[in-house]
Amino acid sequence: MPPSLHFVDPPPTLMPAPGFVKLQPRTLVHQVIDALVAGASEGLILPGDRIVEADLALQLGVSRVPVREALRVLESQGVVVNEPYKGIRLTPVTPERIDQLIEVRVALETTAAKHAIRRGFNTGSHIDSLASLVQEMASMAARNDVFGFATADTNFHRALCALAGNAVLTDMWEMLARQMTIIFGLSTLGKPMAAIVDEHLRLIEVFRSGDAADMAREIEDHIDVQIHKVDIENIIEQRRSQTAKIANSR
Amino acid sequence: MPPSLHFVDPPPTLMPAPGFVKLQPRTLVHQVIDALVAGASEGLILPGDRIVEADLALQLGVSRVPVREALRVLESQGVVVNEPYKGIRLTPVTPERIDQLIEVRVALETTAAKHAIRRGFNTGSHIDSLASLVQEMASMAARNDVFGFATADTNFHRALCALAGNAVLTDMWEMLARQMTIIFGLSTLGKPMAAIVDEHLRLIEVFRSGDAADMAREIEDHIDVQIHKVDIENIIEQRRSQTAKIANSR
DNA sequence: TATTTAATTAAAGTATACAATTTACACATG
DNA sequence: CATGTGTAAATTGTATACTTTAATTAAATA
Repeated sequence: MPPSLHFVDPPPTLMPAPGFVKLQPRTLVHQVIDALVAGASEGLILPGDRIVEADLALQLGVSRVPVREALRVLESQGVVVNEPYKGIRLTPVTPERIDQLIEVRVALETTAAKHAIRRGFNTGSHIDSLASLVQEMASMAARNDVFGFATADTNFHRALCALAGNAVLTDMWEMLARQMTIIFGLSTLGKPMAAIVDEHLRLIEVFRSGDAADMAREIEDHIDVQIHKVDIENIIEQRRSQTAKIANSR
Repeated sequence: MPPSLHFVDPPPTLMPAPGFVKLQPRTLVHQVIDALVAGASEGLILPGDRIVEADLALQLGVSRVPVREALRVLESQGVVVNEPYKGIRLTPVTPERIDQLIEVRVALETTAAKHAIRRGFNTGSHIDSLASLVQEMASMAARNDVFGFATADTNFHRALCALAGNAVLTDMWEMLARQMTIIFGLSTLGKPMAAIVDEHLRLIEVFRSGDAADMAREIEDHIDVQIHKVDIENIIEQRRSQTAKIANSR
């Protein structure tokens, strides 16, 4: 069957919660959001591609309303761009934009680390949980699971941010993470996974040492290196010609 | 007449554009957003207050759809909080949250300033335009216009951010600014306006000098001082009892 | 009386229907 | 042939109607 957009976790049909988790009603809007970023990171929709509400609604089997609301949310988060009455398209990804994303993300993570250190959260169990996340990365690397690796990497940095205990910061970080997930999904990694694992281990060490300035430098180098060198536009162009079959081009 | 929510700029009726400005269709969603944050910063809606879609739609004279979409955007920006099927309320403002907002905003502005300096934008006309914005603040202070002063202050910092030329950063800054506008609108200033003007002048000087580290310190002190001391919860409580007439309480 | 269960109400979530705007293309006009 | 103008199609923006969920109140049972 041809690849198409789909709901990621639970299909539209309800299902009883197993066990005793949070159990917060997941509205269609959220599901649409997830489906869209998932589809985007799978390259099903490419940066710059037009997104037609009605089509998307049809593909997902819902009405236009939740789709619209999802798109509005994604717009305010920078994932898509909208011109009134003209249409919505996946935000074009340029090297400049990647630089900008990285710059802000570094700023946020640095601030987070600094604050975490100030709270004394760079010790004991906190370090351990970070280390275990790196372990997860390593095991993904071992089985050569690129997607799993990327996910683990994201989880590591998310955990680092969480240590700051700043909800505003983490929310903003999530926005950036979403956009970078899309980019990561398209690009191949610029470095071998083993090297990235090592970098993370070093990152933890510096974090434990508690020198905020060092930490800032380390984060900057670390994130910077990962995708900076990738010629994203080339990749997108390739992908576009590959999947030119369905091609809802511009 | 009793105060109520209203569209800020043009009423729902269209009107021909004077001159030859942008002429970008302002959809109802944006108008609703503006009306809401305006109303919130005027204290018409207080942090923690419930917001009922239908009521709001009625007050603004539009249908529920644009209101919903506006609320979704504001939710994703942290201005309101939503629990599915339960309702939306203006995000409660606690001292902790203010601290968090400040922390992130400082991080962003510091990064912006650093980058602006790296671009060599801390000279000549750029400095001049910043200075003129401080001038604007001074004139507002002279006529004791608190709201105008706050607006001018926001414009100054917005301009500073813009010098970095990082769209991602400015977008995020705008989110924070919106939330802080609401808080500023409720609280009285912690310092006399003249003193704040002086601080901005000093800020410009440090910026011109081009020392990024100094700049970071300066920004931190500057923003920190402004509202840190204000007992926001007290103020909200006062306001609430004042306007307990209409009181759509929790 | 206290507690549980059913029924009512209010409000959010969703779907459908209609209006406004843009774009593309054909056609006329110089 | 170039240029402008008008009409039709597609798509977004908005309004109305319906469904589902949550909360409140009333009734019933112990």
